[in-house]
Parts: sequence; C-alpha cells; structure tokens
Amino acid sequence: MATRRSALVTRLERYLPLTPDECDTLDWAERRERRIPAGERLIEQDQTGTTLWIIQQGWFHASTTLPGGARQITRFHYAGDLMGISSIAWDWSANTLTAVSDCIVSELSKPNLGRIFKQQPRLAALLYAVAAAEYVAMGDRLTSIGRMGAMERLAMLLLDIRARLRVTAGGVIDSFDLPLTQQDIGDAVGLTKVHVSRTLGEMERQGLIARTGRRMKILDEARLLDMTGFVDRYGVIDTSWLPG
Amino acid sequence: MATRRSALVTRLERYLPLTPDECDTLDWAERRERRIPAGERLIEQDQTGTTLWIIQQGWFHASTTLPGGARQITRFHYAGDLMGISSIAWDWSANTLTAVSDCIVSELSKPNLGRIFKQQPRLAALLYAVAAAEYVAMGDRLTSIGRMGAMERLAMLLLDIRARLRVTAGGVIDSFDLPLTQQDIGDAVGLTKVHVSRTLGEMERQGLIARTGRRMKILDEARLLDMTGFVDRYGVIDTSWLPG
DNA sequence: CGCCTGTTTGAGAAGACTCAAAACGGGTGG
DNA sequence: CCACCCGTTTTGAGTCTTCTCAAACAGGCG
Repeated sequence: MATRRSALVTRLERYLPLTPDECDTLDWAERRERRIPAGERLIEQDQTGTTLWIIQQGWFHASTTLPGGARQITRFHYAGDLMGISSIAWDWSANTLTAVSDCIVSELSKPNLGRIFKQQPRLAALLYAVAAAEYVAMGDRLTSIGRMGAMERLAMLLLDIRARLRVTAGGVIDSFDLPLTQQDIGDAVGLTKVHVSRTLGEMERQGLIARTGRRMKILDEARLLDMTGFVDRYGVIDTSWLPG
Repeated sequence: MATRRSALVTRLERYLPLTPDECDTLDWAERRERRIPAGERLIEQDQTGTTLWIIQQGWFHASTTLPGGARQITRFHYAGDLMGISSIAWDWSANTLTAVSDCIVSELSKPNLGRIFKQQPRLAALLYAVAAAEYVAMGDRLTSIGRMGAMERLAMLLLDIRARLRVTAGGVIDSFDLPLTQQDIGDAVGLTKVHVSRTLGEMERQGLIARTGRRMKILDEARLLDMTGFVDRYGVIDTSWLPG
C-alpha cells in the first residue's frame, strides 16, 4: 500500500518545493509510526531519550515543571513539526511532551538526522531556517509574557496558534478547536486558570473573541493585532540563500 | 600578519575539535570585521538586513520594543555567538541588537551560511545542535519569567549569564562584570527597574550575592540553584550523532 | 564642582493570585 | 432516558506581589 506522505514534507513544501531525492531521504529517515491518545505523554522531562519525533497528525505541547509544582508550557507542536529538540543537544529531554489531541508521530533518530545533513544539505539548511523562525516565535512569546498584561498575552497566544494552524491547514482559518483547559492556557502564558477564565470572559464581553465549548473564534482581529503587535512567523520563510 | 582565530571556531571547538578544512571554511566565510562601541546598535528591529554576525569580542543583547514603549530583552549574545538569527528566515531583523560592552563583530552572509551547509555538513550539524541548545535555554528563560517570582528570575538570569560566560572564558568563574543597568536587567526578566533594585538589595542582604559597582559575585550558589532549578545548557553538547 | 545618569527608598495603586464555593457539561451506568 | 459524577469553568472576596509616581542619593566625567 502507498505510505502516507510525511507531514514534515508537506510542511516544508509550503516554503520550498522539495526534490524527489529530498523527499525520499526524509521518508527513509522516518520510522515506527505511533499513535498517541490525547492526554498521553510521549516523553517525560529529564528522561533519557535520543530520538526526535515528527508529528504526522494532532497537537502536542512541551512543558517544564518546577520543583514547587508550577508548570510552564514552552511551546506547542503541530503536524509537520520536528519535536524533541533538546535531544539534539543532549541525551535527555528538557521537556515533557504531552499530546493535546489524538496524535500520530513517527521517529527520526539522531544518526538519521546526521545523514540528512550529509546527504541533503539544502534540506538541512531549510530545517535550520525553520528552527530559526521558531526561535524568533519563542522570543515573541517571551516578550508577551515578560511585558504584556493578561489580555494581551491571551490575544497573542490565540493569534500565534491560529497562525501556526494555518500552515498545517494550508489556508486561512478564523475559528479553530482549542482542546486546552484553562489551566493549560494559563501555563502557556504565565497566568492562573482563574485569571484566564476572567480575562477570556472579558474578551468575549468586549467582542474580541467568541467561544462555543472549546471552539475559539476570533472576531476582532484588527484590535487583537493592534493591542499585541503580533507578527506571523510561520507563513513565510526566506529560502533564497539555501545551497543549490 | 596572522589573522586572529574566529571566536566562533574557539567556541565550537569546546564541543568538538574541528578539522582544518572546517576552520578554513569558517574563516573564509567571515568578512568585514567591525568595532562596535558599548551602547551602539548593530541593527534595529524591523530593519532590512540579510547578514548574520559573529561576535569576536564583547556582549550584545537582542531586544524587542512594543508599541507602548515597553522593551523585552530576549537574549544575550557573547563572543563566539552567531547573531541575527531572524535574518536566516527573513530579510529583516526581528530584534534590535545593542552592544553591551565594546565589541568586535564580523559578518557572515546568508549565501556563505548556505555554503557551509553544502561544504561542511558536520559543521552545519554542529551549528544546528548549538542552536537547539540555545532554543532550550530560551525555554528556560520563558519558564523563569512565566512561573517564577522576582528573586528567582534574577537568580536565574545571573546563573545563566555566568554559565554562558564560562564557555567563552574557558573555565570556572564565580564573579563577573555585569555591564547592564537595572533597567536592562528588568527588561530581561520582565520586572521594573525599581523592583530589580529592591530585589537585588534583598538578595545581597540574604547573602546570596555580592555587588561591587557592576561586578557581580555569586556567594551562595547552592541556594540559587535550589530556588531556581537552573540547568547549564551551554557546558556540554552531544556531538555523537554528527555525520562523519 | 556640578551635572547627568543610574540607584535607592518610600507610599499608594493596580493587577494578578489564593482560597472557596457554586454552576456547568460531558460521559457513564442504572 | 435520566441521574449522577467528575473535571472544568465561573464568580466572589480578600491578599500579595509588583508597579507607578516621586524624591533623595550616589558616582563617574567633563
């Protein structure tokens, strides 16, 4: 039977058409597709691990739990993302990876990542560019948490999630499922769940967003953009410098 | 005359001895060494720029300024760092880069970065691993700002700066010059300068640190580590997976 | 010596947190 | 099909950390 095309390939092709060789190299490097139900953990913080994962389907979040029990969600991962970045630099995971929805992931071993660098330099450079974009996006989140009030932080989060979902969805979306508890949302933006509840309520009252269960709709995009200065870091990536 | 060895080479060799070819490729890729006096800016947020920089000497910080005027310092850059990451993914800078001390930088053009991927895959993979480590370090800062109180945030910052300076210094140091105003420190950890002043004073009173002018000394490392759970992300990087 | 920038200190205000209880909602079993 | 249960969300009241505004203080440099 025809194997499904890797979500990583699909994502990368949004930025740059890949050669058949490059696609083959990626397909060959991915192994052991696995199904992870919502809520389950792929790896635990500080746990040994020398594998990266590629999300084929679904969402994850990466979190850190502090000695006192507080938790910070440092980022979300979506279909087409390379996950488990800390395993690149060490032999253990810096984060806990939790499935937000039902997911399918496949493995990419570190040696296979090395082979990609050797055999497909252009692909490697593209992965580097994507990583650079995500680095900048994390800087944006840092700025949001460090210097914005509760409502702006939440606005930023919603805009960020939507922008990234658009890459996977391959088009413009204005409403999306947000399968997160308010506790999760708070852990992502550095607020308590109580304050998240109040603030989301206030945003709804002001006509900025609408909620139906856990479906989120952005109503007043202009004002959300205005209050946050949000910039989409996922839509476009410069590939002109990649080696031939 | 013998050209000085690139600080990037020195830094990378802390993780992995480079081949002469790899060193040559880097040396050849770097151009136009420039001197930047303390306080001056190398590039402004949103400004067009298609160059990366390598810091040969000194410190920089990367900051974002919000419409309201608030500023967040997203990271510090030290000798041996590749700076201007956002130019990898786009043709403009996401941050303002400001020299904290008197600095020397050299340029690395994007096409030359591309050539490194093509000609020296192992070197490219090492750069990727270093970037991954810095990504994780930024996640730590995010956690610190999102989930810790004022004193822990400052403790985290001091431990982080010291850990990174150790890489450049090539050894253990317990005190270091911190040429930052309290405004800068606050912008890095998401506090006002007033609260930074109070909290640093309190840390001194508790015997955690000592200050002489802008020289900072860590007195009670054990307690600082204990209150923050700080992990050094710069000291060791796994290179076993790099292609031969 | 005086100026300018940066630091310290004080007092009051604001935003977010804690604790607590009530309302909601989806899923399960009777 | 209904009743119950558990996790989640909402609302309320009081507290605490951090912020704001303001003024005094310190230190380096012309």
